Amino acid sequence: MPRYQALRGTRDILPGEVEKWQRVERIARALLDRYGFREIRTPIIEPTELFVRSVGGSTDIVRKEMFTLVLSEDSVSLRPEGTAPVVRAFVQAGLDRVAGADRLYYIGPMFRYERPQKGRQRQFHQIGVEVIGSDDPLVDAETIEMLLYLLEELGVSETSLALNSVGDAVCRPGYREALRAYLAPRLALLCADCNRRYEENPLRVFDCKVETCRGELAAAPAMLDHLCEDCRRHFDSVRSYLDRFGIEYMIDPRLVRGLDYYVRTAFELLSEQLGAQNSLMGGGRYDGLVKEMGGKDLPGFGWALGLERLMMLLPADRAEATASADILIAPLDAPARTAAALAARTLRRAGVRVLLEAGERSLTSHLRRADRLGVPLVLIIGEQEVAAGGYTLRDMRSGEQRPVPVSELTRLAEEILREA
RNA sequence: GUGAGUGUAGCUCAGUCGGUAGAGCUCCUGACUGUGGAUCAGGCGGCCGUGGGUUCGAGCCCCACCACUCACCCCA
Repeated sequence: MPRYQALRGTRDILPGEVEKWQRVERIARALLDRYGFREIRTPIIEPTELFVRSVGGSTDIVRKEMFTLVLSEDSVSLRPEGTAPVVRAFVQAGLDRVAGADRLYYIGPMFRYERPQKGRQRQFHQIGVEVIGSDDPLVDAETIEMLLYLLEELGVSETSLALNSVGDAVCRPGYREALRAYLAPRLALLCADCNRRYEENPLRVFDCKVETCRGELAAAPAMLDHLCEDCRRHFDSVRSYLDRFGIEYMIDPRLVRGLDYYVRTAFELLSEQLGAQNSLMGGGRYDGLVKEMGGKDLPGFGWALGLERLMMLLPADRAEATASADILIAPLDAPARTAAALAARTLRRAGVRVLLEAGERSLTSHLRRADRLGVPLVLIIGEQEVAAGGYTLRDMRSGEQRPVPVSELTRLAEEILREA
């Protein structure tokens, strides 16, 4: 075992895998751009209070999953999610007065102190989007449509969309009491966790996986039956748009997201292939959060996609053995090195990807390396070439060789770039 | 925090009845001193997770700890 290793729940993304991440990010950025989203980068560390106020003091995330650091007076935490920091930045910079800054996206690491398992790490990555300033149900639908389009572009299938409305400040309190009233006489039959939930956050009982609890909850009142008029209309409208987009979804009256700021629309994308953590991403509406963060009373909508989980769903790496270079330069002895370095410099400045071999190597060894690395061309420089004032170019695919005078390096570069 | 499983070479794994370690793959080198792939040969690479115990002797048996994996809670 190495003396040092990555901390529990963190890991390195090594060459060979990182290309996969780059591809996902490239596709995502291009697609988000098409929908008018602009990137925002916020610190990964924020005042602890920010998350307590937004995510909610009684949520698991805040209660036991934050990496919190107390330095003298200040308590700061690594961000466990991305929405609160973005809203904070939005308010701080007054982005509501900046044209085109109401649709934002971020890509980056999040941190939660949990026991790692399949699909769960302490440092994980998310792509998230936020639309701030509109409560139009079309925003909900359009943003969900964008998400599904993104997954389509990435080649992810076999996911299912779960949709719910969790009400708002008008109707949820009433529903909460109705649920409590239903649960109260049944507490003795429910598990210890559900008893705790009854006290802290009754809606969470729907997360319980204990059979007896599920049985008791079968006839429990549903939020959907307690929506106020505005929430009902909003939800119906979102559904109507999704239907028109031809998007399939299932209504899950038990869907409750793990953050307190959600109102009205809440949704998740599930996959069977993720192990016990079957949620690929989650999102919803958060009208009221901007005001809570000290800004104007602006509504908001957003989602966040777990990148590690996404990677698990990506089609098998078609081991695209992308050659690491267009040409390998092979000096055969010490005197040839300078000529080799100069050739490398010229080609690189012309835009060619060049591997310049250092150290003593036989020609056999150079060619073997080019072959192993999948580099299609080798520029040989030995005694003969130095004497002739040029190079020998070998095409590894055909085995053909031809002399290349120093003066024709630039033309060679053009030739290589044309092929690539 | 709780439970179960697993720790031997960079990777995947053998290792018999307890006798101080092996294979395949990868990497490097060589096979008429300037020509790759196939083949062959060789080389690099191990505190057998760590520390104790039993034993003449421990990769193997016992104990503790650590790490990893999966699961619970909950979530991305």
